[in-house]
Amino acid sequence: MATKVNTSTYPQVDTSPNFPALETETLAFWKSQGTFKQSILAREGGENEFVFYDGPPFANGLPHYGHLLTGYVKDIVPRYQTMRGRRVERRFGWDCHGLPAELEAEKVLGISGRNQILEMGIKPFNEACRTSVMKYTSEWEQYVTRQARWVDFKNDYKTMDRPYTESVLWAFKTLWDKGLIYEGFKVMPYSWAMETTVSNFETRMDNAYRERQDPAATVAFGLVPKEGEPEHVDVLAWTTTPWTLPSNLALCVGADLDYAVFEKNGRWLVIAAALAGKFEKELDGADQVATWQGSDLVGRVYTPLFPYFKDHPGAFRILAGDFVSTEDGTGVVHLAPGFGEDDQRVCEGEGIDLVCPVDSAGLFTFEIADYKGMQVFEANRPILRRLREEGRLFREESYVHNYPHCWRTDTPLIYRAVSSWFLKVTAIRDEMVRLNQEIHWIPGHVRDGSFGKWLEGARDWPISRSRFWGAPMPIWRSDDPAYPRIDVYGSIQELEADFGVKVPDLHRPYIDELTRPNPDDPTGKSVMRRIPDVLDCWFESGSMPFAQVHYPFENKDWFESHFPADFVVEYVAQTRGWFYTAMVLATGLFGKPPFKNVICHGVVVDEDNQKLSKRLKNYPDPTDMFNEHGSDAMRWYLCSSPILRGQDLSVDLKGKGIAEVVRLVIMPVWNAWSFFSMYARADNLRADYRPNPGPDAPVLDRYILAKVRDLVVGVTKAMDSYELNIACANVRTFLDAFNNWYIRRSRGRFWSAVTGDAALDAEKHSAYDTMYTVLHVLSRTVAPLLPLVAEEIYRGLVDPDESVHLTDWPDVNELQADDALVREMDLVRDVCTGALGVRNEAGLRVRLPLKSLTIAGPGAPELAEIEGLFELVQDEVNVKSVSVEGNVESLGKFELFVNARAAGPRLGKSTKDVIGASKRGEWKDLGDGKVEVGGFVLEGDEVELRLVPRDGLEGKATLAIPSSGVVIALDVVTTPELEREGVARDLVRHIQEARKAAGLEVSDRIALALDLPSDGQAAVDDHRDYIQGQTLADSIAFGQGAGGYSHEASLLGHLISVTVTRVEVVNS
RNA sequence: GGGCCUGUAGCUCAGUUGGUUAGAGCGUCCGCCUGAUAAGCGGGAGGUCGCAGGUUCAAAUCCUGCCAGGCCCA
Repeated sequence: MATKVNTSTYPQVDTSPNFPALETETLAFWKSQGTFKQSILAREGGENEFVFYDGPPFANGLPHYGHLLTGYVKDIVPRYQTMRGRRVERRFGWDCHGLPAELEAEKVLGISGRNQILEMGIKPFNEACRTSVMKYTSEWEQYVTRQARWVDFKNDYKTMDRPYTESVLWAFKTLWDKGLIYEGFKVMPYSWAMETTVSNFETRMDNAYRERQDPAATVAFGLVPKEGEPEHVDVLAWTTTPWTLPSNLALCVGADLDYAVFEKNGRWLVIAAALAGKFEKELDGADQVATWQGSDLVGRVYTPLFPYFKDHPGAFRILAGDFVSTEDGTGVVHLAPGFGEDDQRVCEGEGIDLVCPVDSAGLFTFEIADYKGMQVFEANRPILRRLREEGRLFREESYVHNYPHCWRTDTPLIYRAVSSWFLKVTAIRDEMVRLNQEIHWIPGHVRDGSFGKWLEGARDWPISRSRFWGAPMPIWRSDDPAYPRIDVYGSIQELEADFGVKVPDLHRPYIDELTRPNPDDPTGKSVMRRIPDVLDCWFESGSMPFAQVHYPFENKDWFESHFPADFVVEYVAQTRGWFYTAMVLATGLFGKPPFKNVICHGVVVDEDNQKLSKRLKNYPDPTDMFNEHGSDAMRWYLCSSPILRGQDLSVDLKGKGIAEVVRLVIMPVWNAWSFFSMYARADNLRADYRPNPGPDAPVLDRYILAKVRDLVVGVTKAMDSYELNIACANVRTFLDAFNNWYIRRSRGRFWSAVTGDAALDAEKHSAYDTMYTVLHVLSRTVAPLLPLVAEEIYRGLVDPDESVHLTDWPDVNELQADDALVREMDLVRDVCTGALGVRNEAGLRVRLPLKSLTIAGPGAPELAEIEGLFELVQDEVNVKSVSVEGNVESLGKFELFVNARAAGPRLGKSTKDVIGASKRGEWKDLGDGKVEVGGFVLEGDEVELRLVPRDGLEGKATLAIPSSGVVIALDVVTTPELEREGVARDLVRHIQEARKAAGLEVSDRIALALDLPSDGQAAVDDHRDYIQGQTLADSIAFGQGAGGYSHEASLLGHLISVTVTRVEVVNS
């Protein structure tokens, strides 16, 4: 890598900056430089492109944490891939059509319901929709920009754009030509008040399910008796929708269920055995005469309750259905295939056509002559009265249940067969299941779990909506059934050719104005008219991969060579939404999965795991979080959490988790940079990028460079497998080694003065170069995860005009791997941790030097071979000498540890005994690596000898470090010399404190006066040079000083006073 | 009713070819260190691994059932 010429030193860095303010400065820098655009243009396209699809949000409100989280992931992966050298285009998309837009328009226009829309006219209504869907776009752009997400808003796509819709029409026509579109008559939730079917979206709206009291009737259906049966054999069926009884066409039983047959007054009554107990009163005095299996009932014929459909082909039989339960009712379900999904499915399987004698307003039609024109719920009573009179009503009660309501009109929905257009998903289901195996899902279980299962059970998809604001169904049909004809259009050109006019707008009502004479009608009277429905908006969002580029009318080659996408991310519920519809369309149109890698993240909830709610304000305002802690903190908080693996993440009301990120992640990174900058400025130097300084470099430098290489390897692996939270964890681990070991142990080299001694100065320069190199690599490695902080550091470090996001991902080959050194150094860190623990336990403060530390263990001598390690331990633990001992007998002894995993299978039941014997020390070393224990000879990896400290070592404090296989022994015997040295260090500490309290500059020279007890004075006498050198004291006097700044402290149990007086340096 | 996920320290979570003494961060308490200083280091306390069975020499881990929570489908 080319290094900039060192013409100036580094900027002054605020040690505890206002990160949000820094962030907005960086955002402004990006804007002024066009950095985002540069980052795309700097990479080659074509084969090298990394394709990312931005699932279009529906902007009917401000973005919340879920959107922000998705946005962060949508930013991190492309930034990473860009640094890896790929070209990553990012276009923002807007989902524009559908019911939420219509609702908003109604609100704005002050109207309500279908009739008022038609009264006002579709044209002004759709205009209002068009305006309303763009209402929040500028707010969205502000949020997305503030979260440092790079995405192209200028070149965005909208699902309502004409080219987008044309591609959607192409998709529809292509599926039509493949025979995958059909018109069907299916039972769906239906609002008779709004006269429309109700989509999934609407039935799931809050409060859609509400308590309702309905009459529940147990009705006796009279079977046609067989030989040996009485004249009246009645099967009892239960329903909470008596109004569907006139349309009854069959009964349904569970084939495996048991049905009890009771006799009462010569009449037989059939009911599920498990439920007979609920009819004690009605069955009083009845005797059970038989038990039938459901399968015995299947196929039997019964007399219709009502005459309206008595000649219906195939009807009035008992069928078997797997959905029949014995939870409530009678175990016999009455089937009205026009008014129930299960009913329709079962009847269809038996070749019974449905009947639907209820019109669009929920009124009975002429077919039900007796109740014609009556609203179905109103008809419940008269129907029940009639059944009672005819003796068919076995029991009548009222039933309170949760029932879906039309959220607009508050009226109960009905299930009703309506005409709708379907995409025949069942025909491509197996292919989808197969293609799904090619997709890499995060978390992995989604593939064969919720998504895979959903695909296996996929049903045909109703894609038409009798609404106003959406892509038109491109179907024109003859208005005279005598001359049937259907035309389907897949492009604007085809429309213009057939209708002879320009088609500037594909929306209603303009599209509805396209009519022409039916070419198949010789009389010339019938007209081709568009069916008035619009497409389900999910069909449109699922078309996003090709529709955003106006395929196949434009970008044909690009799309065909860049599909499927490399990566998408949305929240987990999109397995039922966009992931699914994209899958259906990709399979149906192209026989490919729509994407290769997909993250489905979880949901952000509040402290009590409740949904975030604007009304309840149970979450911190994202804008406040941006202003208080910054976007990078929020980014890290969200993306380092298990929410990326589909779990929920609860965010506390005060945003403590986000604040914590600043302290635990961002500050450490920043501290490293500000430390570097502070000393480099003091030394007035610039460092060089030296990723591989060679074997003669100081050991700490080689260690941290090898360590940062390991970091890059780890983060690369995690990012390549889309495990962002693991990448974050890698960074955390590295920061500990960097800040709390490397920098802390290297401080001396930074503050040492330039001596003129070549070796010492080289060490100092090596520290700077290493620090610079690590920060250089680190800022690039965290650039996707902390893009704003990384940018600020990189620009300060390298060049204020250069963006870290335009650099290449760190090259691991450039950095020297040194596994042995990393291992040994990590052992040394363990030793220091252990030794400090031992000191703590022994009550020996660190400032008190101790004589020696011994490290004993089989691997210990290797430590001695690496130069410089012992000095690190001496400094860190404050001991005079460090030694190693390969032979551990002096300090430790071995305990036998049975490797149960290896020996268990061979020893079987004796494993426990053998382990017990080993723990009691009942084992014998047979040599050659063989050991006898508990009557068995173990060898090889079946046993392991573990080092523990020996007891009763005079004057030593010992500790085993199992992870490293060593024992350490600290010499805890102090001497008067050591005590005096410790006191001298204590004094230095107090003097430094006094200097700081006096407000002196670190370079100011002082005169010292110390008021001390006699042993304190002895310490000063012994270590006068050391104290003066450390504290820049020109002189030390005993006693209370006159003038200057006095500072009181406690030393050796006495109150002492330290007086510092600044000494003017006379320039010679 | 069915499917998927989750249940481990006060909190957030690691911990899969089953292996002896279950880990981390945060919080808390104690101690230390400090020319990065509104930082840093060490230690202590804190756990019936949701519950109950089973398999096994051995279960947080595998199996079964149950309980609780979340999501989805009926």
